[in-house]
Amino acid sequence: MTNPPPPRRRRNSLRATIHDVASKAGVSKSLVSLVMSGSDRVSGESRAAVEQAARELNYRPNAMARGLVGRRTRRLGVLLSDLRNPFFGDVSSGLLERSRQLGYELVFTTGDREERYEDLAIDAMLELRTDGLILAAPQVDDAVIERAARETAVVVLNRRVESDLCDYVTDDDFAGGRLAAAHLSSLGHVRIAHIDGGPGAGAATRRTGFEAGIEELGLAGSSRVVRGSFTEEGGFRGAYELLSSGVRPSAIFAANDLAAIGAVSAAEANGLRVPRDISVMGYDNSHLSRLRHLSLTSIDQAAAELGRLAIDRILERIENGRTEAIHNILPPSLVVRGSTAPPPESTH
Amino acid sequence: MTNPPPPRRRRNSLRATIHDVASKAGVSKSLVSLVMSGSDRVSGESRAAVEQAARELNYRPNAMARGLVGRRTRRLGVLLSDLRNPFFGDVSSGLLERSRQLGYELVFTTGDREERYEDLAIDAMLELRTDGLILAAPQVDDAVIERAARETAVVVLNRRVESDLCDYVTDDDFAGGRLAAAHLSSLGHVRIAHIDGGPGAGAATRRTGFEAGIEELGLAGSSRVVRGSFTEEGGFRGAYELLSSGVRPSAIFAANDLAAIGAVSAAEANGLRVPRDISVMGYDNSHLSRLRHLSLTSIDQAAAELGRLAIDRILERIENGRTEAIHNILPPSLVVRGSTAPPPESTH
DNA sequence: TAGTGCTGTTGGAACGTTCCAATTGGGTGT
DNA sequence: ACACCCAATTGGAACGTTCCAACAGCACTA
Repeated sequence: MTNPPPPRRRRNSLRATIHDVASKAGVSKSLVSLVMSGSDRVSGESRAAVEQAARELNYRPNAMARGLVGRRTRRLGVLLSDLRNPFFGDVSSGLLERSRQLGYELVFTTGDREERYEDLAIDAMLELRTDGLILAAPQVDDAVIERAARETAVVVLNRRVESDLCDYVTDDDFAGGRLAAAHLSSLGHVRIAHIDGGPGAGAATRRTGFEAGIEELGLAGSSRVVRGSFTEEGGFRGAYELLSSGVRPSAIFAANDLAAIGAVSAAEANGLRVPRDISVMGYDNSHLSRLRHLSLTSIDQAAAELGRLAIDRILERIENGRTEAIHNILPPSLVVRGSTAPPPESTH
Repeated sequence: MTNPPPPRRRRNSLRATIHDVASKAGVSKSLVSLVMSGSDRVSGESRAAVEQAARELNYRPNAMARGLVGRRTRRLGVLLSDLRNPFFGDVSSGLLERSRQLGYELVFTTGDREERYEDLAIDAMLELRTDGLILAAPQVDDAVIERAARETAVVVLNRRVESDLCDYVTDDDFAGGRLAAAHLSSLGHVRIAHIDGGPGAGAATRRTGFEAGIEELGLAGSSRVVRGSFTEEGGFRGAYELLSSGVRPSAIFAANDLAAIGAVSAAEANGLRVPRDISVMGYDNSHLSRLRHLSLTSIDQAAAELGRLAIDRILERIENGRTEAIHNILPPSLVVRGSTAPPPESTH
């Protein structure tokens, strides 16, 4: 005769579970669950007993267990391409504000500006089963994004994606580029240069918009575009190239604020003062451009609003089951500060 | 006679589970689990069959289920106090680098610079049952941190905490403050001012170090400290106060780089040129200070190294079960750039 | 031939929740 | 006195994994 094996106790940790609370309060675990979820069909005494027991045991619900059985986690994953770029800080504010209003929780990751790490980060979030995924200016291929969009709700921020499985929310980079050209022209500049963002997301559109604006203004002959990047280094190099060439531009539009700062440095290294001798402007209206010492004219792309919209779009997918793609393209606006002025030889 | 109720199918989603893979591959779920975890006691054929089935079904393991049953999630939570401050981008690089080496995954949150949101963010991570929690310059009370440390491994970054339940890793703010005083003095400055970081983490220590250095140098009579904050605004106001007072300092040490930029702005607004008329230095050696246009002398606190150490400390707790508190205090170093120079009346 | 050990595989319990169907018990209406 | 209802409560199944003990073959050995 074999006696039954003793009940196996594995108890993952010393942390109190819903069962512990239940037995301490003298009720069933189901009732504890009801109290925890704030149900209104629980008697006052039961509620009080459960709450006290939970407090005494330091009970903390296990999100994994909850997420396993429930259909929703009310948690969204956010991939930020770069924790160093203040622009994403502004975007995150919008994301956080809106998600708090709507009772969702956000977890952030980053691929640290490297494509393979972004790929891994996306996988990790998919395994975590967040209700949706927000990708802020991701570097990965469209195919990777589309694969993710097949598994969960996906909204891409600050980049256009050729896929009808996900939404994107971005500013109108074309209009922004055009706006920059118009601003510099309106100050009287004729020789206007653009240092582009190279392979960065949105850079091509920004450049195309600039070129279109220049064309409309009839300045195509006197303007030019050089290659740069979304970094200070890119702006510095681009400006250096421009300033050491035969005909100097009197105004430079850089791909973003960081690059604009690089361009300012290059100008000063060439003995030029901004904006007296040369005008420089950036893009993003990040807090960098607002720093008084820099006071950079810039194009504002309403970072926080982009973030808020991204949350709205993803919740439509999650809660209302929308599946057709929506593309939100916000109009950018010009913010004039101290780094742009009429050209020195202006006859204003 | 009651017939048994039909088996209830709830199936949370249309996503393939380990069971689906198992039946498709014609093996048991246990074997699939073994293959997925890379066990070496699986035959080649079984492995191939499982891998193919998984691929065809687009199988992705559910991290919640895994985390529920397993003892470890190999996931760490990180609370960043501010997504806008580039310093935390540098810290994160160190965290990411080291955690990748050691096979841990990081999830970030932020309280968006507000104490109550930080509190909520900490709760959320605790519910997520990450193996540990890294708090980067948190604003919450020591008591909140200690409460968290009672539930999981906690390491605090860039702030000292009076608790023997958690570690902290920070730079030596006292030494940093002293270093700043010494640098400015060595250039010949006598009237040296400090704009402090107000209530910010580490600000008090930094100020005390500065004061001690000034004392040792015998400059206590000619130097002073004014109140500021870790923001550009704080630096601007502090510098304004200093510059509109009777005896102007010839050198200013601001609480961090952001505040230093504010101070530079204020100086320029007063018609002073940096560093010709007045020297200004910051703290953090963030990428802001490296921008050529600013070229700010700063105190480097090895942000990435702080991050790496934080990971090491927390893994000692998690994997080796260490419980006594360890405090890592890194020596800061001076980085001289273009914003500091001998005072105008110097006889050098 | 029977025992031993090894390799590969398996079913089932457990993790901590939520959700559902079922149950209890005290009114209420007739 | 009965059926009926409603509010409060409960046990158990399910979620998708991991882990453990057990087992089926097979090759050796004695």
